[in-house]
Amino acid sequence: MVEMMQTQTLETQPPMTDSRQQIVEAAAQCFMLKGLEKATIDDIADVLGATKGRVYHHFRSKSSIYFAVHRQAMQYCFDAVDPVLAQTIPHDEKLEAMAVAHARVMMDTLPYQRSIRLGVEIYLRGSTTEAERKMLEELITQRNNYEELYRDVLRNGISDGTLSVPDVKIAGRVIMGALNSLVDWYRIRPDQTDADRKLIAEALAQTVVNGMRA
Amino acid sequence: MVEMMQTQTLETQPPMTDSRQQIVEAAAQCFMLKGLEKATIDDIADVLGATKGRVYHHFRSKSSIYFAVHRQAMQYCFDAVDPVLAQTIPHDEKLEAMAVAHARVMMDTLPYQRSIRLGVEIYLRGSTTEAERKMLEELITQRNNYEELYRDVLRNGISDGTLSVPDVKIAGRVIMGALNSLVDWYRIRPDQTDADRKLIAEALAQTVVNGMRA
DNA sequence: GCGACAACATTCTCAGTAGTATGTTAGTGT
DNA sequence: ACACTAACATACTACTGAGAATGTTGTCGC
Repeated sequence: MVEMMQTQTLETQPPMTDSRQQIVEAAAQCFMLKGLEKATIDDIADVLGATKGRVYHHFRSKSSIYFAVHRQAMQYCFDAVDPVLAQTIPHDEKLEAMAVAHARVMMDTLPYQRSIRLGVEIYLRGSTTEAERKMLEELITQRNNYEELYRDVLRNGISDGTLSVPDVKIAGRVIMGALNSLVDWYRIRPDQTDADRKLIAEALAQTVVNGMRA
Repeated sequence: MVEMMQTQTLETQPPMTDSRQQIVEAAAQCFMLKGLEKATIDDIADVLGATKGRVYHHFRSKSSIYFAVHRQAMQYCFDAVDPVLAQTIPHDEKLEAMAVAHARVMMDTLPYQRSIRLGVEIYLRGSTTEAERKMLEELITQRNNYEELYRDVLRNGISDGTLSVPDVKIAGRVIMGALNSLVDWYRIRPDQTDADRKLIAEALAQTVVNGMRA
């Protein structure tokens, strides 16, 4: 039994001022539109109607901006599922509710979520400095913690007979894989209402979780 | 009812000689290891114990190499599911068998499959030449054809009552998302036998398809 | 009203990389 | 033996982008 993972707000290194937040937001936009490598610092500055100087004043390097984006993306995920975790409902229902919440946050914070998909491996190889390695390791740990939340619910559900899967680890992968694939195929359309997103999220969650019910 | 999609071998543009094939193989390796952008032509040449000249003799540009890798990756997928499609078995079993085959090919041709995930969007933006646009469009069409194979089986299964999902399109996304996520988390280990891969493929396929059975 | 510092803008350097131009060599048909 | 070409290697160019160095402006304590 894993002890209650209280999702503390990620608060290492520099404080998130409004200026920094703006840059992170612009960066997420750029990363999504042009890709991690092709998006330049100048691009990010352009979005803000500023120049390189402003960006480099707040961030040491391009990679540190990416890490900030990644961190924010993870935070959004944690914040979305936290209220669901607090509920006391059957584990199969909880799993589905978590899946819905995750799917929703994928759509609602698309630029961030797309950015993190682009860059994880890129920085896994070319992490030069020690600081970068540290950052990456922390983010990977956070991601693992997040996925562990789902595996926990799975194990609990199996224990009390509401859930059933061939392999918990693989079931976790299936959930994450299916839900995260949203960032690949979901496109924001102007004529799309909040209700539309809800439908997508629920259909996705149902399709995934149905197969895991006992 | 979609007419029988006879997966013709992709045979536009230049013939796949042995020399070209070697370069494509080396490129897939490099793309997986260093990422699409960071992998240089020199890197690819190094793997072959050669120089840029050899590569540029056979391929006009870096992007054309990527397209060749992508094309090959798709071909592997088609070749893997084709025999399953030919079988006459219940549609739920067929869907699971297809999923197993797809999962297997993901593991068996990992460098290729990772490469294609990396680059689709990258070349969606920066496609300068008309030839590139054409290539991309063809590959995207092929990918859609491939996914349509799964949706077809889903629809057939729903018709005869062996399968049931809230939404065929989304169910297709779930299948692809869950199976393709293999390229993110599957790592080749030396002590891993063919049987191990089989187990992974079957567990994955079961977990995904179980939820779609009527 | 002045020094000090934060928040930028501007300009420059330097490394890396796609693609090109120009050899070089081994084969092949005649 | 000769012309021609495929299959490379080598040397070079042109460009791009990250990050640093330096300059400018506001603002706040005192």
